[in-house]
Amino acid sequence: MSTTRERIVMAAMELFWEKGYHSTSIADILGKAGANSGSLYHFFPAKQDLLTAVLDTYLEGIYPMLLEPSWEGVDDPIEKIFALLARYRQLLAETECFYGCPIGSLALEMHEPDPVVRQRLAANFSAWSKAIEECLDAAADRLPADVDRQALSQFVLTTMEGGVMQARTHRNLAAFDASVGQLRNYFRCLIESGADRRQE
Amino acid sequence: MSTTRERIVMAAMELFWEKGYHSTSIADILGKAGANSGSLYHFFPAKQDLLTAVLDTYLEGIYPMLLEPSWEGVDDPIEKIFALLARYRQLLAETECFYGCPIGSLALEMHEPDPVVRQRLAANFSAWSKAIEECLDAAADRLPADVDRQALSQFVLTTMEGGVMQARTHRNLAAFDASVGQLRNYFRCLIESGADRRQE
DNA sequence: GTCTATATACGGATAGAC
DNA sequence: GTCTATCCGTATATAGAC
Repeated sequence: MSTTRERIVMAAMELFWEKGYHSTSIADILGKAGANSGSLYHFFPAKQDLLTAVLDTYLEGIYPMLLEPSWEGVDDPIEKIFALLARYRQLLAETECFYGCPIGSLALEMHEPDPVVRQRLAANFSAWSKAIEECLDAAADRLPADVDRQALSQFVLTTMEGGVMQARTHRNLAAFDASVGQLRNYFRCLIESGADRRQE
Repeated sequence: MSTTRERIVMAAMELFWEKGYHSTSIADILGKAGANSGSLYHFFPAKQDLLTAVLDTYLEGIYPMLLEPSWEGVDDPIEKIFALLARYRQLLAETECFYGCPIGSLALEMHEPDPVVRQRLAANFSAWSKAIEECLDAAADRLPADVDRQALSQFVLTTMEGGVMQARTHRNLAAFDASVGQLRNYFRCLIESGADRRQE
């Protein structure tokens, strides 16, 4: 069972992902949700309010829907980072490089976002990189002491988003794999250099 | 002097950058270009043809408009890479993190691009990372022999795009600077490890 | 809260004279 | 090649009964 409101939000979430915000019409959403115009506007006075609800849903779901499934059976905090990247890869692979990161797509589609929207996009990015930062903190003993773990966590997000963008554009995974591979190499380098210093 | 056609393409280029493709109307373009509907449709049968012309213009301009200005007075090939990234930073800084990479924005805005459009987006990315790859080739003697220079060049593009995306979304440069800083650190690590091997 | 019908504006694109 | 006027579909949003 699900409420009408929930069906509308879920339909909007999928369509914004698939087609983007501007290319998704209210009629599309109503059709997919099996709802009527009156119901939608009862809950959401304007299309943008639906977008904010979708972004709130992504933020609420980041652990149960994204991180926890990615980390099932993975204990090592560094491996959690690459397991998350592997999940994005899998999504790309399953959809012939069509589906990427919904937040990233919306972030670049909305050129002049209302502050209400921009703040929620930013909150999603912050939550994602914060989760990575916690992995890095848990692995701090293997990393050089002077590494900026917040900066590194943002770099991991950068790697994902930049890799996804190129994969979607080229319709193949090469640039995504190349980017993740280089990030892996960087981590190897950081870990070795952390080890070197501890030996000194 | 400029032809009507050129004025239309330039107006479209700026508006697609500023507002995105869908949010730019033909009327916007006509107003900015000081042209009439009849002229525009004389040159471009449909809006999408204007987009392909814009993307072709970006591709043609990549050296004269982007790379050469960024590399003025910079000889070291590794420093050329970071000079290019600095140019994107400057653009963000000058526009309060509003203007990013026009190709990246269009790439994520067009969810189901016509093949004609997608191919041109991909060609722009390829040309950009190819230019980086040539810098890496020129610095090959300082890098480890086993580094995949094509993969690394795509990683540089990933860093730029991912950093720009976060900067625009947060409306501040922190994540861009963090990403470029981590990339710099990675290069340092590669160069040191290249040097190590040569000493062996 | 849900339904149908519809207002209203704006979009891309066209017609046809000059 | 350029001009004005306009067609026509689709978009968001609303009205008002149930």
